[in-house]
Amino acid sequence: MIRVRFAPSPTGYLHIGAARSALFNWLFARKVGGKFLLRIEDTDLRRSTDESTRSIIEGLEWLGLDYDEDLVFQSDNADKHRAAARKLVEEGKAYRDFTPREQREDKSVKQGIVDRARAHAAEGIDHRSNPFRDLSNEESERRAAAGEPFAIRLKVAPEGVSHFTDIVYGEQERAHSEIEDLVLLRSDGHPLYNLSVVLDDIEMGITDVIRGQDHLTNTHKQILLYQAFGAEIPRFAHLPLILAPNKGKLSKRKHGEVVSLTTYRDRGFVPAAFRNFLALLGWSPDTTQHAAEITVGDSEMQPNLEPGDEIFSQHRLIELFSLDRIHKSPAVFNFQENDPRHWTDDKALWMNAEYIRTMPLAELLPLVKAELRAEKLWREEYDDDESAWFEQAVNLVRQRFFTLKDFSSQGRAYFSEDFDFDEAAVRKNILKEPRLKELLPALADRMAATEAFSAATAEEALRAFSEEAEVKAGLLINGSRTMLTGQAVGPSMFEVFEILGRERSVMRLRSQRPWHEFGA
RNA sequence: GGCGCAUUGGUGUAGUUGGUUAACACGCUGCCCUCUCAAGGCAGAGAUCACGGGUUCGAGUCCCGUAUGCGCUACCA
Repeated sequence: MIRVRFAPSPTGYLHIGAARSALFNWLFARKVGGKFLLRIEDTDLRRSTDESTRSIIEGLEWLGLDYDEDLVFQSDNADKHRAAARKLVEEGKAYRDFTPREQREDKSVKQGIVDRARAHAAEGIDHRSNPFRDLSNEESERRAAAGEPFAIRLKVAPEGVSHFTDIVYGEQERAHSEIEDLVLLRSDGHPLYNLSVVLDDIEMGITDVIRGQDHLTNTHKQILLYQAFGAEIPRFAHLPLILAPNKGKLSKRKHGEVVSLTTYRDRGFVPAAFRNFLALLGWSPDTTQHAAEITVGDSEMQPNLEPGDEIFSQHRLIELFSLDRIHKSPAVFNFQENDPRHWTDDKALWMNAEYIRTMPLAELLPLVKAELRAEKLWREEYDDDESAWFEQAVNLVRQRFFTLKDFSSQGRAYFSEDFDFDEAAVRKNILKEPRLKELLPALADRMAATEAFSAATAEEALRAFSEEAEVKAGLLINGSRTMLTGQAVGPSMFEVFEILGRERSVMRLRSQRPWHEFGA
């Protein structure tokens, strides 16, 4: 049984890179019929927050990544981690290091590392030079019993090579001489990352560790720990990082909300669309694969991929997913800061629009409902007497929307009388032609007088009126669009008449608001 | 400083065991459609496959080197 896990540390919002790791773990588990587990790595208590934990859980839920079994909090296992470290000391696989803890210096961590490495190289100090490494057992016990503080370090063999095969990056080798005697337990008794992950992964029975490439070199240390504990070593698959447009690290401090998963929820992304986009960042399906080779459980076989196919349903994504199609090179998340039109990756925006206009209406309606609710535009009738109308309206306007937010902003006039006029639209479609001040109310009279009221009769009435009044139909059409929707752009105008109905159409055509609000 | 990983148009990617004009998606430009804007259709610009050497009849594909970027090198995760 395959068991994988997503193990974020709750030190902020859910980063999209982390979300992608979760997605890949989840896709893999669902593909092979394994378990997908969630563990919160909250050992750094100073930085961990409940709020962050909540945002992680909410984020996964939003993306539709359901986890099996109970949520694990790493901090709950701290005692076990301490005991395991002590056991390694007893077995002679780790040792107590009585070196006083270094004080943090002013310079950056990175700089400190470099400086120390240089100094050590100059003085001929290597990773095995710790004076406490070979302290006698009695001496070590005695000093510990006397209350002298100590950290516990793994005793890494001086000779030898650590080796593993990464599913993504292939053969990995690292000489032991390159690996320091890593600290397992701080002198204050706090278990450190490498110890905790390994122990928790063993306890949770993780068979495949799928995580960010930043852990690729750490893996060697972790393998040493698996060996020290006599545990079976899982398979590893490291994921390429997601970079900022300048190919640097994608971070909150530098890039703000674009990197937070919740931003996409809050700005009107369809979960399936964002999931689809994320899946294609660092992975691509095998386009040469034959349908017969793609089977999941008893699901039906799907036809081969067409070139250009990039829109995949959840089911399809699971079908197509495989770890060996994950890329090695990092992907750039392409967005332009300070440009509202390109606030996030263009392709993500495109994909969201694609989903909004093509996804099954039944799946879109609840999302629109949630958006309208949040903006106080929802009416219970939409679920009831007016459900047919609501479906039609959504279906009409969704064709040119990019996010769910558009339903409550650009699309506001379809659901409420309380909508704003876009100033540019008013100037272009209404104020530019003074005669419209009389023409539009006159058109309203015509609309009020048709026998039935539909797109067809509205068109007939409008075109007849335009001939009589000797103005271009386009003038009336565009003017009507802005009168009825407040916008300069939108669906075919006659469809809009029909959707809004006679009463509202006539009323809005007679409105004097544009002249009052923007007239000279 | 050491070690590791990566490098195909602006971005995401395809490119079977090396073999004719490097493919697709997003974005961009133009045209068509048209009541606007999208969508859609058509056409197009944009890559000497990081660079330099090899191996070969032939290399994006194999080998070596260089550069650049990133990661790890913490009593961070």
